[in-house]
Amino acid sequence: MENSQLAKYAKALAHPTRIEILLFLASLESCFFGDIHNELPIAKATVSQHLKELKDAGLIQGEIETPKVRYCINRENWEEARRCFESLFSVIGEKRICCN
Amino acid sequence: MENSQLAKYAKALAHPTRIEILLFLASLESCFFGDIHNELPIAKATVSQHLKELKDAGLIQGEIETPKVRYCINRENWEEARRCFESLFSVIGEKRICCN
DNA sequence: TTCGTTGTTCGCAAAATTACAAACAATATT
DNA sequence: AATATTGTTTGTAATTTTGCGAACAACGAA
Repeated sequence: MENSQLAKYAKALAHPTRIEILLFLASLESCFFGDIHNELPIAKATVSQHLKELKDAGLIQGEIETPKVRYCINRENWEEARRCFESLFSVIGEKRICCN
Repeated sequence: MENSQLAKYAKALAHPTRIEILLFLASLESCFFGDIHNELPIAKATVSQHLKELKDAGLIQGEIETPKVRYCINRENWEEARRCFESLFSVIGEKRICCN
């Protein structure tokens, strides 16, 4: 398990707005920047920043459809993230003993 | 799904050192502060801080066994965290369509 | 009482995160 | 060319995170 990779994914998920964005992206086929911005009560610059972080983490991708930008979840990396977390939870979930 | 709760757990996992700590805790029955500190190449003040964050997030618990402090994973909350992430991944993993 | 051991807390500094408005870039449309 | 639309980037400010050494607290042992 790549600790730092997992930490990177966790960091991307460590903000309610970014989770909202991911859930919103998952609920639609069509997902332009403007649609995302409309869902959220924050400035577009901030939305753009959150999208950048999600993109940098690899969880989403965006492609230009001039003059709009279509965003969607990066399924491949999302799967990897899922496996990372699953691995963590299975490693830790299986052990017993200790104090509780 | 509580977005902010999930974000809180994700934040706790958003640092390699904290993941290391969790994995270390999961691998032992006996887990004093000193044992954790020994595993890590960082100052004890920093270790203590990371432990505090994990504790504040509810993922671990610590009890004093004078003069030491025994730490362990909080299984109950850990389970809840697992369910949070599982829910996220299942909500997002199941949708199709979109651009990839 | 005076040490020694074990961790936490405090004070500080550097870096990163979050949020916004304003400026900007790229492309259509008039 | 001038304008409008869509997002990104820049600049700025406030807050949080990360990390450390030093001081501190609690307790047992000498």
